Amino acid sequence: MTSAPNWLSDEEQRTWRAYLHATRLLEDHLDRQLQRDAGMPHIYYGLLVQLSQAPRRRMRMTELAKNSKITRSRLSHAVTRLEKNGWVRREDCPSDKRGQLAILTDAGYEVLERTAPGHVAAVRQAMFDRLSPVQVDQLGEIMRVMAQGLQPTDAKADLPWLR
Amino acid sequence: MTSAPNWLSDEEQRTWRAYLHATRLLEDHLDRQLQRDAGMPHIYYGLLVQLSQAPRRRMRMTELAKNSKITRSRLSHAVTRLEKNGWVRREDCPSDKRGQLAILTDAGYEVLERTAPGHVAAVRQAMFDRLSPVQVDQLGEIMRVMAQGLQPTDAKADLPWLR
DNA sequence: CCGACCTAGTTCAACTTTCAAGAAGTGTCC
DNA sequence: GGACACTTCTTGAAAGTTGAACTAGGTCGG
Repeated sequence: MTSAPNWLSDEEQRTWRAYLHATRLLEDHLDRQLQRDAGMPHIYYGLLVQLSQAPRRRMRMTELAKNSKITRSRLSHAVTRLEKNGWVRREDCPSDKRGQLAILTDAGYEVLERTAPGHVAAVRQAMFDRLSPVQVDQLGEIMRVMAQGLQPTDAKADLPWLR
Repeated sequence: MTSAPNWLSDEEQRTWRAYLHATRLLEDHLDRQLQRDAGMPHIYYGLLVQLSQAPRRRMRMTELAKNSKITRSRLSHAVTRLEKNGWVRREDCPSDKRGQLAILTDAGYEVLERTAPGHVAAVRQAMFDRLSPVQVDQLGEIMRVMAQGLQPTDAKADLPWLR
């Protein structure tokens, strides 16, 4: 950061621009699709999906936040809203009195059943139908590399000499 | 959409999940980086970059919105905010009285000069430093395909029989 | 068991985004 | 030139997000 700026090459700029455009367009597209068909934004829908796949359709708030890559604050607001819709309810965690469980209700499950096919179709149409199987593999690998590099690492784990 | 749901395969699900995680983590990361170093979210920063590259550092609102893949409404609010910061100003378009030009001010240009190196470094660190040159090519091609499929097409252009 | 420190979750205020509605200008067709 | 449709941009209210502050409960060393 103290050295001369290491600008992006033209090729890199093109890629970066394409990345920004594609990701923005896709997220907007899915947000609108789900707002229209399921009455919630994409990220809220993702929370219901997570819960539907968890044992007993319930999860600790912090775990749900981590899996969904959002802050606890954001999750807290989101669950409040989903609770008002009757799709999720909260329950005290029996083993840790600080904890809360977010639980998918039957109504929430039904929303998923009803809207999942349309959502999958939208995802397919935007991504998997347009890419070759090889490209899908490449994309998966690339995204895994990037996600790994961005994982909020535990500072202590990285800096053992501070312990 | 009337046929049986065409679920994602396990491989596709893994890819989709990785995509969601990586894109979310990166956008959050850049938002925080720019909020801290430049005092604005990533998308606002992108607007300044666009303007800085336009002839005479100015652009019609609609064009800027299109290039940035955001709605005109969102842009309008954003420019209002950037105007309050003194980084952008508005001017009437001489050739079309409905039009407005968004113009990058000197102060806006200086913010870019000051913060661009750090931002590029963050982008590099998250993406280009972690991917092989081949992967960068692959990513670029994949993102171009996706963006093209999501481009909001002019309905009339697609449905000439309606004219 | 006590104090210091950590973690879980919520809340508040400030900010951003969305959607629908509206003001104002342009283009076209007759 | 006037009706009509369309484009440009803004606005206002509702919804969502952020970051910091806060409450409450857990943990660990002495």
